[in-house]
Amino acid sequence: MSQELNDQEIVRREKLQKLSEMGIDAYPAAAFDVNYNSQQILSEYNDDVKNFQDVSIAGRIMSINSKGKVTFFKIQDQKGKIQLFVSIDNVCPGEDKTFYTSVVTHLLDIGDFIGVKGETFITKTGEISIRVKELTVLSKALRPLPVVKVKDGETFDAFSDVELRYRQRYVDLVVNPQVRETFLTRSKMVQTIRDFLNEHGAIEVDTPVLQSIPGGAAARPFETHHNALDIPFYLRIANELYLKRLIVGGFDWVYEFSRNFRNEGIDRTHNPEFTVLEFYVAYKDYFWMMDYTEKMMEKIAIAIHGTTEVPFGDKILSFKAPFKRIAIYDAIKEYTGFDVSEMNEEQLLDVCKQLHIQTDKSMGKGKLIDEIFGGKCEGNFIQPTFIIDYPVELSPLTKKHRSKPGLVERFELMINGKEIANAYSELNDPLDQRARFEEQVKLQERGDDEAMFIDHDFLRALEYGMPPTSGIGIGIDRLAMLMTNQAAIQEVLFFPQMRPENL
RNA sequence: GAUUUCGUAGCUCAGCUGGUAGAGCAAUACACUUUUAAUGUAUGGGUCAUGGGUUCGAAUCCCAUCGAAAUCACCA
Repeated sequence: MSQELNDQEIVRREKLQKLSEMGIDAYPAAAFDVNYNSQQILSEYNDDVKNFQDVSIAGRIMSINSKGKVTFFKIQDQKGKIQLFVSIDNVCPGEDKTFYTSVVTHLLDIGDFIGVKGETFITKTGEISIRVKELTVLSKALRPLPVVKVKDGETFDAFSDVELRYRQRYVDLVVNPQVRETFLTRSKMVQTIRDFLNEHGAIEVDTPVLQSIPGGAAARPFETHHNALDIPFYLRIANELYLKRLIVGGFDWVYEFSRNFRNEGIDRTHNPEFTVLEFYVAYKDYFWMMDYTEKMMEKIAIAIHGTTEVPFGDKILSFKAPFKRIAIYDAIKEYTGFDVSEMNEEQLLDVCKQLHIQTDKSMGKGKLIDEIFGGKCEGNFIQPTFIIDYPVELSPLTKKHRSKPGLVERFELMINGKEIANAYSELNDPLDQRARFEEQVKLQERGDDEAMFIDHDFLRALEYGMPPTSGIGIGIDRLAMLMTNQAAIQEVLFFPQMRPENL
């Protein structure tokens, strides 16, 4: 960071110096006791009763409007903004008026934190305000805050540069209330999910982020190195295999909000680290999981929007259960006209060619079907839809379908044309699992750099016996985007990953 | 990783076909004891992302680099 200060930064440092010369500590250590927040006062003040006559409140100065011997401040606390009325005689009742003429009118800036004590009243123009009797400087801001003004719902001089907003999220949160709202909604969503799971007896657990064998998903991992052990570690791409080990260990229902890391491109729907809720329930199958998932989704929508109908862009997404269910082969048939259910690799390659889907040598049968679905079908499922019964080649951790040969008991939940969740009846046959891993090794040898590694300890766990289990992974960031009507994942992550800034 | 667009004062933006920069807000000073995008008067503030090049002269044209966004590719 350049050490050169601009005029406003210099002025603020000078003000800090003046405060100090007056014996005022701009960064006092003592606690400032607050008895109400802005929202309580604004919603509960009654001018007939004259309540809130002994208010102590603190916040950040968002605007200053000096009228001479009277100055209006708007301060912002966690709940909103409230106006302060500071008059020279109220704040300096004696002969000495210097506190008002120096501190109040010259040394305070937008961005500073202050605490005040006073009484609530209504100004001539009808705004509930606090008549300040005592004002304490709590923290001096040395950088100017962007000043966003709003009149009649129209915003002026919005702090809107996305690069600045993401890099300096703290500023974004201070001046853009809608950004704060988005993150509060995300938090509420996570809380709703956690409550829902806890109510049903699920146990929240933590599993390793540093793994020597990255498993549970098809993705390129980040690699790191442990110095003392002198071995490579990978940042987890999924926590699936660990949660299943816990099912083996006798926990019947476990969940984890898992921060996953994948070494892939960054765009408006991808961040290198992202959050997936995974949970596994013993003695259940994927039908049960579909029922449970749609109930959970319905609950989230209602908790946030008060209804199952959720606005997203120019669409309305209906989270009213039950959701539509369609087999992947039927979906492909519907949107491409091809029945790929009986096709071999060669025939699938031909279909891809006809549909102008790019292929390469590393792609096996499962991958080709996935490409066709991803390229031609996925985007059509706007309303929440379960795509079910995937080909076995695509799903190395999934139990074979009870009645449909070549398929597995798996579903993906599609919303707004994107995959939001992925779930299955978990494969618990250790011999079958070993064979599936070996298939993955063959794919690796063909050049598929996302094929899974064999996790021998996981196989050992399965050999001790895992009850029939259903598990799911739900993309929390993507779900948050849907619930907050945001088109970019960066808008639902406090600190989205960016190239380092040259400071 | 590819293509396109963008980067001008603390913030939001003007700056047409090249003639060394403007506005609003913010800041500074003064006035004003109920303002509300407060107002009025005056003032200061920018190596125009960075480095090269073309030119008598570059914010403007060309090249490279750095950052961002959109569309692809990869994926959740």
